Amino acid sequence: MSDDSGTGLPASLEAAWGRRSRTSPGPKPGLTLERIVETAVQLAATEGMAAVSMVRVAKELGVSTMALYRYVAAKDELVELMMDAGIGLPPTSQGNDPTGWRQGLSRWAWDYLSVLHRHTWILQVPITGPPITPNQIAWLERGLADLRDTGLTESEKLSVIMLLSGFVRNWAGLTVSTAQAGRQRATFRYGSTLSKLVDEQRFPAVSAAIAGGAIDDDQDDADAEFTFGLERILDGIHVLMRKRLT
Amino acid sequence: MSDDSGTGLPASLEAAWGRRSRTSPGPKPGLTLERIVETAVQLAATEGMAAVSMVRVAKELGVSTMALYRYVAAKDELVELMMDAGIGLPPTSQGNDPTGWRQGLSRWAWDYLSVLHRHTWILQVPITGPPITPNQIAWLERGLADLRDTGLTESEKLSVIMLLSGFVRNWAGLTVSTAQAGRQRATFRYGSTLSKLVDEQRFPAVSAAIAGGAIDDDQDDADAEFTFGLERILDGIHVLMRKRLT
DNA sequence: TGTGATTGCTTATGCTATACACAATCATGG
DNA sequence: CCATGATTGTGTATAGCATAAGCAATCACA
Repeated sequence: MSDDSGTGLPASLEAAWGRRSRTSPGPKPGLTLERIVETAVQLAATEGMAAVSMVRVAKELGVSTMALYRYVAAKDELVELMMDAGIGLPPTSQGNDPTGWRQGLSRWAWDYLSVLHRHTWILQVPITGPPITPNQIAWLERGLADLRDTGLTESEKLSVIMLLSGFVRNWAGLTVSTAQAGRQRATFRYGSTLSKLVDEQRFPAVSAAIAGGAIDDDQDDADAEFTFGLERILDGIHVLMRKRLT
Repeated sequence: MSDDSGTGLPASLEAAWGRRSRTSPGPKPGLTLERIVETAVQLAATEGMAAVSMVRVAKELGVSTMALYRYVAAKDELVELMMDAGIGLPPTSQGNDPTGWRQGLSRWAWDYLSVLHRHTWILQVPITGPPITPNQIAWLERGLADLRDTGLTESEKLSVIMLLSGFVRNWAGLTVSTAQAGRQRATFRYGSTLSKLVDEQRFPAVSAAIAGGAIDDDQDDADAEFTFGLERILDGIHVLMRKRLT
């Protein structure tokens, strides 16, 4: 379980990249990283991230807790692998290939959002670094590919994808956590709560927003709000590309 | 410690809004919420969020652990109050009042970034809901105020601020965690690590980005990257406003 | 004056991650 | 063919965590 194949990455992560195929002495492993991760993901999906403890995952596998540490150096690594599995490979544009970067990125964003909504537990995992696992890189690949013919610099392309992915994750996190908070305490309604706290004198702009119905309790127009942010970002990118072309 | 003044919020949060001034029997409280939060923030600042446990905070205050629970119903509430204290009031534009929404929002973003860089522990706290504490609302107020004369709907203004705050937080989180990861294992360099893992065949666009120097190991141009994302967003908002005006 | 609410404390419960030592396994070097 | 040493799974142990429950001291108000 030493971590050197030149990458400086933990062994479990290198395994995820398929770079560990050693034949070694000792008993045959009864588990596989894949099976462990799969079980943990299943658990997170059904009972939430809070239920994912090493003890619990091991119990689910019918194995002692410490057995897991033969495959993973720390829980953080397992979580990282869970993330990668949860995100999965980006869907390939099926048939009707989107033409143009804008359609491509828009599709990318909606696909990503869809994944986060399907696996909301992913949003409970704090981001601890730049994308480094295979599936995350695959998503990055698809996003960068959409920008292939745009004339942006490589650095700009990367920044664009980071900007977009940050937006999607952020927005998904906010809506999901708000929805969960609402379910938890039936009485909590953001808009009406805020209106009770906010003083017209001290917070005139926020008061105006409340009065204008901007802070709504129900979330029927959630998709519309997502679209709004997405279109703003795409517009901003469009402006840059026009500047670049002239 | 019952939670009803009509808002449905925990008592400690209502206290933060200054809505609890009861005179009650029983011994005078030896602590104050403020002092507890202050101590916890100090601890987070010097030793990181991981060091903030109820046991530790109590020890720091020279008090039994359970004493804290007379002021806070759960650790989550303390954390929420810590966040509010850490974010603080937004700096008031001093003297040279920014003219125009664009300058205003740009300033807002840089100010917010500055706060997050000063209190990086804030980035370790997952967002659990929409902004509800006084200082968070104050930041929202300042942002909305900058959009006062733009002709956007209230709902759009709010979306804009959410978009912007999400971007800043996201970007700060990524850079800080990357920097910390780099400090942790001296050998870890994102760019070179990625180049070892990424296969030209399978990930051509990512390979091109690496080859193009987009994924750089050092972070000298961090500010430039932040500016890039910020300008893209502001451009996008500008486009919307032009559409709205015509 | 005394009643009941409130504070802070002690103690206890059931979790968590993970360090360590050990027995069983098995590919490989002699 | 056999011994060596690496590797696996296990049981046990430690140090930490949030927080529930009960108890003694305090003090505003009826």
